[in-house]
Amino acid sequence: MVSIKDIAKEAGVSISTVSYALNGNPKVTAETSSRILAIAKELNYVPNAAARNLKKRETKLIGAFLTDYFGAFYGDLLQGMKEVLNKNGYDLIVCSGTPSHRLLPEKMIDGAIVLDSHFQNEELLKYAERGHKLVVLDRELHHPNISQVLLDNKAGATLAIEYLIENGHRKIYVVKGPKDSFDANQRLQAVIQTIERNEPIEFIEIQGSFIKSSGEKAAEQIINEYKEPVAVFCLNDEMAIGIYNAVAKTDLRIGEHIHLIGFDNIELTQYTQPTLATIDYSKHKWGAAASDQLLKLIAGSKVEPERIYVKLVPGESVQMRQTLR
Amino acid sequence: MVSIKDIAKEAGVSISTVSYALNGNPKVTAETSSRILAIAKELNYVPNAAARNLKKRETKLIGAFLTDYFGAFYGDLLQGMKEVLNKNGYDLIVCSGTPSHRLLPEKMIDGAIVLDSHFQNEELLKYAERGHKLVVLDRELHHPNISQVLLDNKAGATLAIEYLIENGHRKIYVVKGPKDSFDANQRLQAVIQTIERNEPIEFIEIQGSFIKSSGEKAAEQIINEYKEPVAVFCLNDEMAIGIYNAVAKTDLRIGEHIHLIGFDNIELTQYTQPTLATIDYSKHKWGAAASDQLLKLIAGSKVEPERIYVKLVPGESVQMRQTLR
DNA sequence: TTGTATGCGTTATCAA
DNA sequence: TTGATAACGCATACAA
Repeated sequence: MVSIKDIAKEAGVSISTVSYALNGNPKVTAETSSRILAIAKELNYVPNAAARNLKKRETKLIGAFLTDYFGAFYGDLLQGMKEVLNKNGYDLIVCSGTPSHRLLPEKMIDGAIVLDSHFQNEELLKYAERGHKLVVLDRELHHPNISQVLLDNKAGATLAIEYLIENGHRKIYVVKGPKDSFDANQRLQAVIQTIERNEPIEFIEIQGSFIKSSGEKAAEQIINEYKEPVAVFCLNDEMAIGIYNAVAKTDLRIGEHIHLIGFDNIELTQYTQPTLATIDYSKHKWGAAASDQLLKLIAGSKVEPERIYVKLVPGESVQMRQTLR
Repeated sequence: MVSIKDIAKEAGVSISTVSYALNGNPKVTAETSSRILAIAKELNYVPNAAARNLKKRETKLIGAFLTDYFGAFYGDLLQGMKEVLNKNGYDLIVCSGTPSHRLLPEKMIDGAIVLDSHFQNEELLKYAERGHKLVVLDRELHHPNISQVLLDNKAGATLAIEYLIENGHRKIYVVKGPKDSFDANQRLQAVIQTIERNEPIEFIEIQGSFIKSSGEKAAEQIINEYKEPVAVFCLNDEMAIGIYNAVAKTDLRIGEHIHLIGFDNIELTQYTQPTLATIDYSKHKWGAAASDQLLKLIAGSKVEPERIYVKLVPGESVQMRQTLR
């Protein structure tokens, strides 16, 4: 592998002169510099990252830690992160799974954006305590080295429930998310509050886990108990898709017997029949904001936790309740 | 940041002893070793990757280079890669975009798996020439440091066309992929061969680009020219989804007037009405095979290029042609 | 303007 | 069994 030493030898100068020339330091003559640059190009010189990282104590790499690689969900989010990072001379690398956590303490990355429920709070706090910079998207964590960009879950859930109520629904199921999910808990809290403000409403909770199959399971219960048109709020779209699948096998119909709303506005919802009502937010902005916060944290500037706003996307899956039938 | 030097001082031994203990070298007493290990744990010691990488000339990191982060397509593929890599002590990092290419020549990763049409052949060959190990999934490239795991595109395209023909179709549109796409070209070649073997067939090519909107555009032409039931082979599923969208706005119906088959079996196809016929293959196996090849390449073993087999998934989108109507 | 020398944190060779 | 020391490739303070 060709190093600055080789270039120095070839150019008949010292390695420091080469280093200066390569880094555009004005101390070296334009003449010498261009000669060195020419030789570097000719020899296909590429600086060794390990050596540079060791010396400069930074890698210009940011890690995004995800629960898994599935879900079209991540496309916009990661794209948003990447654009902001690239614009600032950083590169994004996407990781998943516990083994990859090592990249942070080993200083292979300058900071991390976390959206991974498998990543424990204690572990994150430990890293923050050692000086690593973090932005979390799926929890609230208070530490000078941690910032967060959170969805406005409560606003979203409130919008969803109010939409159902406005459409005349008075019997509402909520299909919940994993018990340890911050987003799920926030959404549920807002649901309960909104329900209470609008009594009397018949309200039934069903445990779910944010995956499609748990939506199918919830649907079974709803179908079994079916007597009259009901409304269902799935705390994410994926479970709502599960409801579609299960209901399609019965005589009941979404938007007629079962009125359904989800959360996330994933791409898939555009293809369901009838279209799914859901809560939307800009995943691209979310990613961009996360990168922004992290960069500020690394630069040592003061950062204020940010919030990503949401809006209701009406859909054919929710219709006005026919009170007389 | 705590280094082996700090541990050495604390333990009253030399740094080399610490290094040996940390790396489980049996030259050091079990007693000293456990004392050192205890101190290391107490000080929260984590080895610095940059230093280790510099010395060992390897990072135990593999990069996957993708065109973008979109498409549920990648979930299984990356999962397959990761499983094999983790099992062998490597970590996977996922990258996208030109700036991230630097990771390879700068030796921040030990090898790369490429599925990115924006990555030029010349660039890849240049890296291979400098000794970097590569596995490509979207092209054929001959170099001792490059291996490939390719889809059996020709078999898939042949299956698709034969399926249409078996169902009585004699007028067939093909919506093509980007001109520089290896997969698209392979598929098209097989299409033409199969058509020729089954003359007479009316065969019309429409340029596409593997994205949904190009499918919509192709649909416009097909709809405009519509006189009698026709068959359409979209060289990937995403464009087929575009066809669904466009046709939904007309009086024509998929599976009746327009018989449609795609390629890739992406998750979305399970949700279309009627279900889309397509060509399936294991993305998980594809990723696993890619990792496998790369690891072998790094280990210096001989590798044989591999092929991922495909199969037909029948769907309601293709029905027997009603000859009399 | 260029060169010399040092150190970043490891690993590994050679002595002790 | 342990320690002193060189080396990995680069950046930079200081000397010339």
